[in-house]
Amino acid sequence: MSNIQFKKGVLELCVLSVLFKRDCYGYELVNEISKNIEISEGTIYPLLKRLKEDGYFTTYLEESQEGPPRKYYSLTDLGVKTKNELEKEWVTFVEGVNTIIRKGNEDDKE
Amino acid sequence: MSNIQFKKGVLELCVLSVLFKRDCYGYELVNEISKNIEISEGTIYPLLKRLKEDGYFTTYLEESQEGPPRKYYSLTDLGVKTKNELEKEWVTFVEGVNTIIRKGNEDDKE
DNA sequence: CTTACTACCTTATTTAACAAGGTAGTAAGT
DNA sequence: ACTTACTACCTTGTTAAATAAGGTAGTAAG
Repeated sequence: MSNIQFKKGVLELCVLSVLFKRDCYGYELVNEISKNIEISEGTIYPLLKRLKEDGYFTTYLEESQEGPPRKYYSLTDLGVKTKNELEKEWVTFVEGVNTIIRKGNEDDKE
Repeated sequence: MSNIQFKKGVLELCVLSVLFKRDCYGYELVNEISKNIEISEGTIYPLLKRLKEDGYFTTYLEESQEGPPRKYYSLTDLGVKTKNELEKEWVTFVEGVNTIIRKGNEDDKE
């Protein structure tokens, strides 16, 4: 039950993790996350919309001297809680996959 | 480019990894992989079909005393090569995600 | 007044994973 | 002989994440 979506839902955790450190605007999130894994704007904006609808963060606008106003995202308590849960599930999932990869299952009895 | 499919394509790596250790039949693969991550038959059989079409393994039938004949899957050279590549990409991907989670990106001057 | 960059967003497509079904073999109970 | 249970195979239709490819609009420099 836990991680049906997990194999594809890792970006959700990434977004929540970056926002846990500091508020960011969408375009900034794309650039931050892109440093470590590949994503595109077309992926992030729909995701942000979805996560906001789910109540994981609030938003506010701020002027910019370099372009149009920026829409900042700020985690709610629910967002923080969800981030922590997802993080645990991620660790469990990675361990599961790594176990399969490493030992290819040599019958741990049970 | 490398791992567009990766977030969802981890099962492919899992199947190849188990088969790297020994030949298995489909139902057996479901049970083996299920020990560590959640999957269902409805996921595995179409995946096996796809991977066979891609030339990652050959198949052969064997009688069973406990039920209908078993269809065993056996990795080809291409399958082994692909398994190794996917494994490397998986490690890179996990490191990328973990970096995002842990430091939330505190400007490593790239 | 065009190019380049920042920054927002949407629509349509692809496809992995899944639920829910079906078929058929063996084996044991009634 | 008939049903149940388990093994073992498979397919169809649905869901939803990620993506590509577009569009809008602000700033700023040539």
